[in-house]
Amino acid sequence: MKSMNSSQSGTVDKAEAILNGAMQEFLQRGYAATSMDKVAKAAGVSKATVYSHFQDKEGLFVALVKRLAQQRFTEVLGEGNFPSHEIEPRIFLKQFLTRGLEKALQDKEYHDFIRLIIGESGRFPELAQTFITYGGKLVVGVMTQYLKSHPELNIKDPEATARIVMGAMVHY
Amino acid sequence: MKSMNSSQSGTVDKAEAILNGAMQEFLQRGYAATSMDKVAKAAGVSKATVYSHFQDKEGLFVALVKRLAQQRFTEVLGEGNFPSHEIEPRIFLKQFLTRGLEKALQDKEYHDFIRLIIGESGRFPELAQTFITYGGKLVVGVMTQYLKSHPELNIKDPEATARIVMGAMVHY
DNA sequence: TTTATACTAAACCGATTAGTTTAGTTCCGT
DNA sequence: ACGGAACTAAACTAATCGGTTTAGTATAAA
Repeated sequence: MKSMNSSQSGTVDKAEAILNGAMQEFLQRGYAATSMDKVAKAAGVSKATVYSHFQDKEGLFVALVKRLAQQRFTEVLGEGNFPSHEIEPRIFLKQFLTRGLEKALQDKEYHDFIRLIIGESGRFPELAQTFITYGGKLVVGVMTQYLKSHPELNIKDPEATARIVMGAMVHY
Repeated sequence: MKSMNSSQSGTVDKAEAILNGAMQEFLQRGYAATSMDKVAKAAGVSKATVYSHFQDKEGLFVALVKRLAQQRFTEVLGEGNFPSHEIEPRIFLKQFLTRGLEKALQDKEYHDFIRLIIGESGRFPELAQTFITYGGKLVVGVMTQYLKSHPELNIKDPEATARIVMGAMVHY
């Protein structure tokens, strides 16, 4: 009845459910204030099952953040998800920035995710590190490529320009 | 022997000591992961004394963050702490940005403070709010004023320019 | 000397925590 | 029909939590 899964009943679904429940709780309360009992309840799963899928609280947290980061980036930067290089600069910029700002301003889950990553970056430095280098490089890269492919804009240092634009957005 | 205090032995010093101990612990571990026993120990004070000076954990935390924010801002923006309006733009900008970046990059305690504020901004929104509006307005204001007082730079929207420069710095 | 204030160490409270264990159930392929 | 894997609810452990209380000490003004 649950359909389309390789293994038995729902071993993959359970792991998914746990991650979803953990997401809800961690994003709302932060790492230290989230209890494993609440995660289990939010996932609709017994606590023992949580510990059969993830070694401990830290392991669950790391797995969750990595999955979230990946989701976010493929969501924002999936193919065709940003404007084509062929369109006019004025329109490209407007679309690029509008989409980014919409994400940043309206998506509460994204807010909570950023807050979580920054807040726990002291205790989980490698998570923040990969998030920044991975995500930052991608966005700056897309914009740098666009600026380079439009020499008529007469921009001397495309990467620096891309970083300045991105910085203004992030700060806003 | 402890000198120059209005009241008896050390009632003010104790409150100071508690705030300092709390600063150490909260900045290192975050709000939820910091225990009041550790705060007391770090302050070299009994737990009962902590609770005689601050109503509860939340009250201590709010008092601490407010004190820290005030310290930081007067430290950075105290009179004569930023370059004069009279000096040449190239030098003004360089000094202004260099000082800001030095703070942001080298001062670990400042790092931890920002991290704490962002991380707990979900549970203590008014703290983050005052921090942003208060601090952001000040810095943008200083720079906007400078740009306005130098019409030879031919900057059409000084505040927007100030925000862009500041954004690039913060993001960096 | 008395009295009030600030403090201390330590015990205590009820609640909650991460993580384990136990005993039993459901469902699968064989 | 059988064995095994995934799962469940619930009890359990040892530790920690925020906060209070208790009993007692040091100080300084009266």
